[in-house]
Amino acid sequence: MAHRRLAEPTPCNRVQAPRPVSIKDVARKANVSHSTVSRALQNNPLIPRETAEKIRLIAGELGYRASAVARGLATSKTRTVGLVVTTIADPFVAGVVGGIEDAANANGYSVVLANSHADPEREMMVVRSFAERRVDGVIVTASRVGALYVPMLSRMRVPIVLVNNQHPGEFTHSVMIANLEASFQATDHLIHLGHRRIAYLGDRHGHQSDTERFGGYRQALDQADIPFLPELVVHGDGTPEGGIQAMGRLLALADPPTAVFCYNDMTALGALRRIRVSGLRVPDDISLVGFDDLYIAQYTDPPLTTVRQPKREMGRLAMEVLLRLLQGSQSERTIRVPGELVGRESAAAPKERQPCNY
Amino acid sequence: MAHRRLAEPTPCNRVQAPRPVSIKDVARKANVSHSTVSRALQNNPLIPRETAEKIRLIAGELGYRASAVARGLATSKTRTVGLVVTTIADPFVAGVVGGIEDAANANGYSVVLANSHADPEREMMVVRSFAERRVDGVIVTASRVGALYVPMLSRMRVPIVLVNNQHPGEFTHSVMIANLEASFQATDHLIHLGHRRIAYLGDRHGHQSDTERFGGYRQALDQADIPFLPELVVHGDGTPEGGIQAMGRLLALADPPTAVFCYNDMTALGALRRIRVSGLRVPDDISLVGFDDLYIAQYTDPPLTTVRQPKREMGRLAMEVLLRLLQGSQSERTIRVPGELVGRESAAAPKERQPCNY
DNA sequence: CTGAAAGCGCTTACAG
DNA sequence: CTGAAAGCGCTTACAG
Repeated sequence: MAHRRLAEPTPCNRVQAPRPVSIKDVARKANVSHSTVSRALQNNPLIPRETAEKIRLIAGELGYRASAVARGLATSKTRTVGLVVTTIADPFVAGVVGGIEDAANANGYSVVLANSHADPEREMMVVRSFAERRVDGVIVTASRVGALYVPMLSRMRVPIVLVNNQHPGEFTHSVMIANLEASFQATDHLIHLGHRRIAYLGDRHGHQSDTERFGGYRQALDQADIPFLPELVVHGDGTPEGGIQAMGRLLALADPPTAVFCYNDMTALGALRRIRVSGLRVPDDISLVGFDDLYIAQYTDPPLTTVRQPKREMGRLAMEVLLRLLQGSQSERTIRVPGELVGRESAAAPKERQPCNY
Repeated sequence: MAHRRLAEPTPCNRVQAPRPVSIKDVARKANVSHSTVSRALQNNPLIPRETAEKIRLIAGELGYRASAVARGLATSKTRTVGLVVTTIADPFVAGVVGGIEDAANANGYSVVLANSHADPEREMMVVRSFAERRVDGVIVTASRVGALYVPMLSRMRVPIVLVNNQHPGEFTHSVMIANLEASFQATDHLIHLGHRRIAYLGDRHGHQSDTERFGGYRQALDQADIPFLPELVVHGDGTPEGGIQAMGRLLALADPPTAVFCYNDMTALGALRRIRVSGLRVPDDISLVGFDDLYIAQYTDPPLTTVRQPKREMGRLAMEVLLRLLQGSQSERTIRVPGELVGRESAAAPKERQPCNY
C-alpha cells in the first residue's frame, strides 16, 4: 500500500532534479526487498551468487550509485578524512597532500581539504566543519599551527595524524622527517668538502623543526671539532624574502662564512639571490645547502644541493597510520622518516682549500 | 514509551565511541521537541527569540554540532563540491585550488579533492566517488583531461565548472585565461624591445591553450609585419625537461632566435637552463618570456618576465560561478580572465640593436 | 508558536 | 536465504 508520495512519478515529462536511483528502485525492478539489494551489493555471503549477480546487473543498468551520505548516517562512518593545511600553495604541502590523496583513494576514503592560512579563526572554522561532516579522522600538514589547534581537534575524538608538525600533542600520532640526522648529514657534507666557517640560516617560525635542524648542525660541528660561532647563526622566516634578509646579515660579517646550511629550499632560494646580487658566486665563493628538495631545486642556477624529504611517501605513510587507527589497530606514535642528501652543484670545496680526505 | 535501545545509556563507564550529541539530546535538555530545536538552530523566524536563545545556549553547552550527513540526507544537498585536478603537485593547480577552497569555505561549502593523474581509470573512479558522495557540483582543474571525462561527469547531472580546460563541453561552464590577448601582449613586448627573430616554444599536449597562445604570437608578428618562420616554432611538453629539449632544437638552428616566448614558466625554466648550459646568457644573448607567473618566476636568475595568470582569482571565480549555478541562477558559459604581462629581467633589447621607439 | 509524523536512503539485528 | 522493521539524525509539511 504505497503512500501517495511513493506512487508513480509525476506524469509531467521534465523533472527538474531527477532524484538519483535508490536501492528501492533496484529492488522493485529485481523483485526483491531492498534489504536483499543492500546485501547483494555488499557481497554479503548470505545472498546466493545468482541472485547477487542479477541484482548487480540491474543496479548497473539503472546506473545505481549507492549514497555515501545515507550509508554514512546508517553506519556512522563516513569514509572521509579531513585534511588541514596552512596553504595548499606551499609546494612542500602539495607534495604531501598528493601522497595522502593517493593512499586515501586507494582505500576508498575521500579527502576533504581545508586551508587554515595559519589563522586561528579559520582553524576554528575548520574544526567545526570537520566535526559537522563527521570525518572519520584528520591529518594536519601545517608549517605553523596555532597552539590551541590540536587540542581543539582532539575534542572531536577521532584519530589525528600530524605531518612534520610542531608540538605533536599527547593524543596524536605523527610522521616526521628525521631532522637531526638529516641536518647532521648536510652539515657533515660541507665539512668534508673542506668548509669550516659554516653558517646556519634558520627559520624563526620553525619551532621544533628549526631546533632539530640546528641541533644536527651543531652536532656535526662538534664531531669535527669545529668551534661553534654564534654569529654564524641567523634566522629567516622560511620564505625567500627571509632568506635574502638573513643572508645579507651573513655577508655583512667581517669574515663571512664559506658555506651556508639553510632551513629549507625557499630560504636557500633567497640566500642564492642575495649572494648573486652582491656579486659573489655559488658555489665558488659560498656553498649552499637547502632542505626539502622542492621540484625547483633541480632548476636553480646552480642546481641546489639539498636534503630530500620524501613528501609523497610521508603523505602516504600518514594516511596509512590513520587507516590503521581507523580499523582500531595500534600504530607507532611517531614515525621518523630519513631524509636523503642529494648532491647537486651548489655545494663544493671552498676556494683555495684542498677538498680534504673524502 | 522508550524502546529498550533508547533507554538510559549503558551503565558501564567507558563507551568506546561516544556517539556525538544529537538534536534529541538538546531537545531533552531544553524541554522542547527536536523539531523546535531544529528550527531554533536554523534561525527559523517562527521560534521566538527567547526560546531560540535558550536552545542555542544549551546546544553550545552540550557541544552540539549538527550532522551534515543527516542534513544532507534530509535535504539532498550536501554543500560539498568535488574538485578534480590532474595533480595537486602542479603549482598552477595548487594556486587555483587555494582560491576555490577559500570561496567554498566562505560560503559554507566543503571541498572534496581528487587527483586524476590524467589516468582514465582514475578519472572513472573519481566520477564514481563524487557521484556516491552526492557532491552538489564539481570543478575540474586539469591540464589534460581524458576526452570522455567531462561527458562522464555530465551524467551526474550536477553543475560543472572547468578552469583553463581543453574542450569545454556543451554542458559546462568555464573560467579561462585570455590566452590569445595575453600571448599577443607578450610577443608584442618582445617586438617592441627590438626583436624580430622570435621563437614560439609551445606545448604539444596543450591543445586549445597551445593553439590560442600560438595564435596570439602569430597575430603580434603579423601586426608588426614580421614574417612568420615555421622553423622558429618548436614544442615541449609543459615541463622543464621538454623545454630543455625544444630549446636545444632552437639553438641548433643556423640562425637562432634572439627571443623565445614559452608556453609556460615550467617550459621557460628548462629553456633557461638549456641556454645557460650552451654558454649563452639571458637576456644578453636570448630573451625569454614565460606564462603563468609561478611563484618561482621571481627567483630564477634572471627573474623571469612572464604573463601572470591570476590563479587564486580564477579559482575564486570558478567557485562563484558554481555557487550561482547551485542557487539556480544563470551564469555566463565562459569567463575569460585577462593575463597581465609582468616585466622582469629575462627579456631585454637584443644585443647590437637600439631599443626601438617605445 | 509547537509537536507528532513522515521521509531522506541506507544497514542490520530479528524472525521466519 | 529473505523480508519487515527499526534506526541513523536531520528537515519540514501538517495539524493544532
